[in-house]
Order: sequence, then C-alpha cells, then structure tokens
Amino acid sequence: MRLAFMGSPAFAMPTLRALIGAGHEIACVYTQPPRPAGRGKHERRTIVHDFAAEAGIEVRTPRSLKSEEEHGAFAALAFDAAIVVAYGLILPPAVLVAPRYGALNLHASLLPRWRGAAPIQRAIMAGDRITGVQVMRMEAGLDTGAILASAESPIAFDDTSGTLHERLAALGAPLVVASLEAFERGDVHETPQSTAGITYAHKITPEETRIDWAMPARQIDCMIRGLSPAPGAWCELGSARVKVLMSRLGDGAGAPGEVLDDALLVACGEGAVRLLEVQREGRAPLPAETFLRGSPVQAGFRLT
RNA sequence: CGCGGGAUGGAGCAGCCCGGUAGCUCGUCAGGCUCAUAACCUGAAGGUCGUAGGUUCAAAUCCUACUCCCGCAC
Repeated sequence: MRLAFMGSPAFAMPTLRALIGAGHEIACVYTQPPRPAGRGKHERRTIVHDFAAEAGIEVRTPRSLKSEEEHGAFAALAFDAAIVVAYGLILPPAVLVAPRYGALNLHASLLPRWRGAAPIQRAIMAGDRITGVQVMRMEAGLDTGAILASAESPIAFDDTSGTLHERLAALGAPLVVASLEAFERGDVHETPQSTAGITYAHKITPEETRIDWAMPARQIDCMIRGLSPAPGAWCELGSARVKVLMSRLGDGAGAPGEVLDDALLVACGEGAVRLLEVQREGRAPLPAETFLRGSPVQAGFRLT
C-alpha cells in the first residue's frame, strides 16, 4: 500500500522497518521537527527523521497539522493509509479521513487502560502485571478508537520502561503489518473499546521523579523501574543527586531512606528495596557493586 | 555560545585548591592455607594521569585550546 508513516522516537522504528520490509510504499514520513534540545541546545532530528532521510524517503516536519495548507499537502499524496506510531502531534479530522483506509495508530497498552502519552511507564509504575500493544483506528478523541489488532505481554519483576519499550515495539510492528493485510483482504474487524477501566497515562513530569522513601517499597520499586532508563527516578545521597535505574524488592525495615546493609538495601515506608543500578550526577550509570567500590555507603546512612 | 560535573593501570574512585618518587577498593596472574570456595594470607604484573600546546629546575596538579562522556534545564 501507499502509506504515510508518522512517528518520531525509537518506539516507532520497528514498525517503520517492518512496513518497508513488507513491501509497502512509504510515500512520506511525518516526524517532529528538529528542535534545539539537549546539552548545548543543538538542533536534534528525530531518529525516524534520520532513518527516513537515509532511506531516501520524503520527510515532512510540520509544527502543526491544523492549517488548511497542511491538510491539502497531506491529502495530495493520496495515501491508502496513515500509520501513526508515537508521532507527537494531534491529527485533525481532515487528516484522519484523508487516506483511503484512514489512520491507524499503534498504542502501547491494553486500551482503554493507559490512554495517552506515557502508557509504558505508567503501566510499570502502577505495578500492572500485564500490558500489550494494540492497533487502533484513530478518531478525534485521545486514543478512543476501535481496536483492530491486539497482543499482550506480561510485565516481569525486572522489567523497566527500556526493556518493555523494546519488547512492545517489536511486538507491535507485525501487528500493524497484519492489520494492513486485513484491509487488503477486506477482512477487517474493529472492536470498540470498553467503556470500563479507562485510565490516562499522563506525561511524566520532573516533579514526580524524586523518590519519596516514605512510600511502600512495592511502589518505589515500580517507580524506579517505570522511570528507567529515562528520565530516571532519583534521590539524594549526601549532597549528590543520584539516579536509581534498577531495583528489586528486598527484606528489611527501618526509617524511610535508611541504608540497611553495605549493599544499598534501603528501608522504605513499608518494606525495603535493594538498589541495583545507580548513577551519580555527572557520571555513568553503574551496577551497585561497582558504584560502591568507588563510593562506599555505610549501613545506617540516610538517603533523602 | 543555556547551567554544571567528569576523563588517573582491566573496573570504580582518591590525589589537583597549597606543583616535587601515583594511592585505595576490586579484578588479573603466581604461590600458600583449606575437604573445598566467589573466603582468607603472601607476592607480582599492569599507568605516555583524554589530546595538543604553554609556564616551571620540575606538571596528574597551574594556564590555553581541543576531543569524548554525563547530570540539570529544554
């Protein structure tokens, strides 16, 4: 089929590759415009942008799709379908209906749970045991469309947003390809989302990334893994800000934030967590054992 | 030019402010102890101190430029 691919971050890449691999024509890639970002405020292109440019695919980076001009430019390419994966822009109705088969979105949760921007992180942070990916028809509402295809994946005790991102991206790519095949066969089944169990995966804000050691260990462990590798949950160790990138539930009790042994077992409001991977500001992420070699933390020390 | 931290034997760090024989915790190798061990003891190898200049009798340490990495902000 002749497709528009709309996506920006790494999560979108497996699907883009799969579509190309399946022989579809990517007539145009829409992605977020390069913006001054990161250290030094240099202009950064999205990974999808880099890949598409390298592959010789036309790349468009409008700041918004709301204007008549953008509608026209989009419609003019006469797409069979638009595949949207973590694009980062709202698609107005005029764009949604322009392609012959409309716009399909790959979403990383089992809808209607975790509609919105950060479904993978929110699922882990909430302690969900299972999640998945779904291909959904896009409508005006936020992730409210009917489901065309679905695949589940359990969330393990040692999953992080990083590992889940990779797994779900890989799980979703063939689902999208299969959905397009269904259109070609004229065998598409669209199931409306349940009206029960709706939750929203709000964007992660910097304020909520600081660890509050008074929370139960179970919650803290989920928070640490849900925010890893980015943006990372953090706390203060002495005067240094330290990110905690991996943890595991442990046994122990003490004042919230109190280190209970010489291997970073930390007491929480209820229970304890063992910190397995940490990163001091300005330094590289390190396994706890390695970190402690250069910066020992005595039992009794209090993290804040 | 957004703010800031870092680069020291294979790993993680200290030393730098107040220039003068490179240190710690590990790892590696050899030997010892042990029924045995990731445990313990003894010994050894291994470093152009990011790169290029400069100052100095002397630079890991002071000055300049550059490269790479990272935290914050975005």
